[in-house]
Amino acid sequence: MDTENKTTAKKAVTEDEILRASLKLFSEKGYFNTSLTEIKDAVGIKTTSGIYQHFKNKQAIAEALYGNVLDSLSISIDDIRRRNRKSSEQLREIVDLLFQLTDEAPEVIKLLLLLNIREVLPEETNLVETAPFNKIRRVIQNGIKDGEIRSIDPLLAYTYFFGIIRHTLSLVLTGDLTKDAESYQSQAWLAAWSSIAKK
Amino acid sequence: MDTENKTTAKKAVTEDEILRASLKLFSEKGYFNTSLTEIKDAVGIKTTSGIYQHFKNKQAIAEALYGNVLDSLSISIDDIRRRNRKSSEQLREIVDLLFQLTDEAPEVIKLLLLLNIREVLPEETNLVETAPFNKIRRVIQNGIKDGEIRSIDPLLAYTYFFGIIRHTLSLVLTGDLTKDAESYQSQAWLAAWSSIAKK
DNA sequence: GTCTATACGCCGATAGAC
DNA sequence: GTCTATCGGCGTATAGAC
Repeated sequence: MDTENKTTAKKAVTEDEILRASLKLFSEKGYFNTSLTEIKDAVGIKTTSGIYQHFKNKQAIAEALYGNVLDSLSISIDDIRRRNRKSSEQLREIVDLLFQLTDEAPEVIKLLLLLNIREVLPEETNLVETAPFNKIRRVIQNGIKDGEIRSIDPLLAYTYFFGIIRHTLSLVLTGDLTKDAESYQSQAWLAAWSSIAKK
Repeated sequence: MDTENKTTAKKAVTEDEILRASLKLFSEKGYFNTSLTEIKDAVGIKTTSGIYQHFKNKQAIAEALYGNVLDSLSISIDDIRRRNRKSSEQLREIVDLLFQLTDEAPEVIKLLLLLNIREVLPEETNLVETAPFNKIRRVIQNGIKDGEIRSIDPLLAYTYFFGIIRHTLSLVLTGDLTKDAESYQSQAWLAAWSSIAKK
């Protein structure tokens, strides 16, 4: 409405443009192979100094991107858990989501799976302590309690299940698997679920 | 014996020292977070220019390291295939080797699993085209022919089997799984093998 | 209150002195 | 064959233009 709101809105847009351009560049060439000069050119700012208006430094851009991915994943998982009762259905929909994103927004999944986050953000907490992971762990724990998943350490069930899913998506993203993610989805789901399901 | 041999020997030793120090630093802090200055200090050379006597540039160090790992892996797999007939035994020994290396030489496995090779060496061929991978694919193909492994695309069998193995080792190396690799080996083997074995 | 101009220190890399 | 000097480019920081 007033000047302050307009300014805030403008700033948010530029911030978003920087994030968009960075996500694209980071997922294409990697964090360390992307310079602030390239980001600035992609956004259409004159000098790299303009970026510091919106982000403390280059790391802060990666932090924001990674945080956004984890957040939106966390929200999607909440939604999935709300709409489905059985653990098998919940895991199945989480897999659906990851395969769909791999085809429709590969940059996001590249950031999540291929970027070695510890190298970029040495301070970042372990994956096991993030919100989306804890939610998945709860899904698995419920599956064990309900007798759908065999009685093993939930962390190991997570390791096996998402080992198969992750590896499939990684090989799609690197081009080692040549078709689109969707082509491999049903088989990968079956293999992953079988590795933890009560037979 | 003569001066030339002495010089060659001396040079080879220094090359090895550079590789050793680089492997340690790369696996601890990552390739891009390691400067030639740190490598030079670790080796005990006076200036970074000395490194260029042995390697064309920083990338060449990573290439040599990566190539060495793939080569020694390839040789080990040859040996394993010679000593075992059944695919299940061969895969079982390959898994043994990887878990053992994770505990005894984690830097090597970190380089293999955690380093995003495409970011460091954009020219590097896909994993699927490397020698050790092709040998593993042959092991799997034989397992299908012999009826030990169910009839699926060998590349998918590889994806599922090593998805579980890789994820287990990755989580050990990042500290998400807190015990040593050996503790998880027999369970991980069973889960991985079950995902591709003929039931 | 945004963007610009400019400078600093570190990096990887090169050329040449001895 | 090793070290000195030096290069351009990077991420970063700040002071000032509008």
